[in-house]
Amino acid sequence: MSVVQSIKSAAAAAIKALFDQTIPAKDIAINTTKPEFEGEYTILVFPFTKFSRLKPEETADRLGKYLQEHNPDLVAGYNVIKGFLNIQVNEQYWAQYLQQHFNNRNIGKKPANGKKVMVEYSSPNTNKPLHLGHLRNNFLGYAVSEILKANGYEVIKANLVNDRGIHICKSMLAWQLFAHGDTPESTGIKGDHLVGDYYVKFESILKEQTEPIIARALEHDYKDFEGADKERMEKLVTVFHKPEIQADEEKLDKLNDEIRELARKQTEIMQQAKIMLQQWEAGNPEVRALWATMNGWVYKGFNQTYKRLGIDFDKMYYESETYLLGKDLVEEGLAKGILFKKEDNSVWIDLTADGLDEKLLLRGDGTSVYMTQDLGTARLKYADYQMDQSLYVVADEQNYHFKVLQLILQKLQEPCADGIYHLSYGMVELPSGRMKSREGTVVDADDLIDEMIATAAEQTKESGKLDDMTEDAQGLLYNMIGLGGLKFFLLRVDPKKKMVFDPRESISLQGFTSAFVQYAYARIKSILREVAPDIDKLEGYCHKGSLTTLEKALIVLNEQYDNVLEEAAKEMSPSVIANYAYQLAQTFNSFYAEKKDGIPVHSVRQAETPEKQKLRLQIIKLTANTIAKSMKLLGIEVPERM
RNA sequence: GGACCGGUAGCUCAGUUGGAUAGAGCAACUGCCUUCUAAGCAGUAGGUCAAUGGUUCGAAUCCAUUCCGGUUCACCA
Repeated sequence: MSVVQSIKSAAAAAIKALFDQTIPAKDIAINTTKPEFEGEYTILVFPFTKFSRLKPEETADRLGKYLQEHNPDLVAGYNVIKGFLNIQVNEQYWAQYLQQHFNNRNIGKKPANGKKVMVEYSSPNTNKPLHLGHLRNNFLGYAVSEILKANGYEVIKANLVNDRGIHICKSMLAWQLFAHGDTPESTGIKGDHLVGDYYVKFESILKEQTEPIIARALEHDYKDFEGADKERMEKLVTVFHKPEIQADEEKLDKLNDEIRELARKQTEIMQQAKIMLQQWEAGNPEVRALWATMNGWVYKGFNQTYKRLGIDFDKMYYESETYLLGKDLVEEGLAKGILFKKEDNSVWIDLTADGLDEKLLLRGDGTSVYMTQDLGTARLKYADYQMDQSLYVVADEQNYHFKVLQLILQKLQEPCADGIYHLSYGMVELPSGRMKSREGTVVDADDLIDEMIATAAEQTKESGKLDDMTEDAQGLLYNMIGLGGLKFFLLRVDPKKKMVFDPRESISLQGFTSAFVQYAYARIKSILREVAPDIDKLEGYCHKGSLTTLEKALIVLNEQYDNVLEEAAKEMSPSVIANYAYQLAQTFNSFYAEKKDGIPVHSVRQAETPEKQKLRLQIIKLTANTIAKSMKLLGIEVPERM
């Protein structure tokens, strides 16, 4: 039981005895004590004054006295300031905690709880390499998985690869037209980047072909259009030429987008891409062969990147194998009368009663849409694993989609419905605003990783501390620091919030960074190497006597790891862990550096007494363990030296 | 227009089951390397917690209204 829990239940018992009131221990409000006051934890007594019929100070005083008398092992003293009862935990309590846990490798690890969770994350498209946005997704998915595992869940990490569709055909077509048979091997370009280059090529041709069509249409020449598209374009152009629209910038932008979208559809290259998609769907052997080849290049590239990132999956799903699923569900829904058909044979669900819109599930021609696929995939996943919860790590622009997805599954009474949880995270923006591929501001993941590692290498060399290290060891260290920096930077922010990625700040190794935490760890390891403690002797040691403020502060923080781990799982937020690890490292650094009259207060090597040395060895060993554990949850390694 | 999310120091972020004088990092300024790693430590300065009203012994936190920003409401994925 944690200290906080112990204090709460002791307080609940005290309240029962003193005021004859029954309060559940968990409802007692307790905070960490502000540093300027004596004590470690503070009970808020305001809520008790209702039934104590005493002033807050008086209530706190009685409660404090009772706790001290009846729980001397836990509460050694107290002080009261207004309605705040500051509890001074018995130092023996801390000493015992330290003795029991300082060498415990499984600290914080919860026993299996029998619950199974799938975490779907990464889920890339195969027409482009990974970028900064994917990195936040990947790190989040991985870290949340690790956090859930540490909390006793069985976790299945899943990746649903979007390997088919019009976007892949675009890359394929452009490759066919312009590559002259180039391959990753022949060009030396990483496969995912090569395929991405041809996607970009397609888009530039598309733009070239779109411009004249738009120009003609705006001059009322509609020869590029037919049927419904022609009618629509005529309407759009008429509106476009209205003076009041010309004056309204926002409406004009929107209109321009619509006109462009419609014009793009008419281009020759787009028509070719569509034909290719139809051929793919019909199973045309040549198209399928090219598709398989190019996706193969991409997977090789992705796997390289995943490996560098230290990210893995237990189960791969491919959209080419799942995109036809969901139609069965639609049929069943129709039979049950939950879905309905319109005149054109398209299938819909009416969600207006839930405050949402009508949602299309099958087109008039019987082909499925994104939502239909996701319905089918949700069922497939559940058939595969029967998990209690199914997390989707997907950006918050799809909040509406997942709300609808869950609602539809619930209406269809699918057993997987209630376990669905959209782990929605905010977009990563640059100081200049959103990343836009059209403006070429997308930050490539591989480039970014290279840059981070290069910066780590440069700064390490500058310090000159590790010149005696082998080159291999140095390389590993640069990776640890560079990648750690990237991961920490993206994970330290609450996932729900959008965040700004400032490249300059991200490569920094000072302040609230992984390097800071790693450095604290390396410092501890350095001491442990030098003092070389006899663990057996330490195991048997339980410190008697007083603790300094920072000795105590470190033990108190370490003891909170359990709660922090639970909190991180409850909130599905690795940032809780990142903040904690930083705070722990910061406290250690203060502990390490504090001097009085020019002499270190907490020297381990030259401790005042052998007892103090043992105590401090226990403290720093515990701290190193906790730091390593915390960082591991974030997918970050810690170095022996740096 | 409807729905959802956000607005905390110059910048990036912590802080919400309502609690003490709102905290870090970066940037700026001042100190600290004969003694376990200065990628560090100690300190100074920087705030009408978007605004107004309400609930409360107590509000950055809860409620209402307003302002500002974002996302979404596709027979795209």
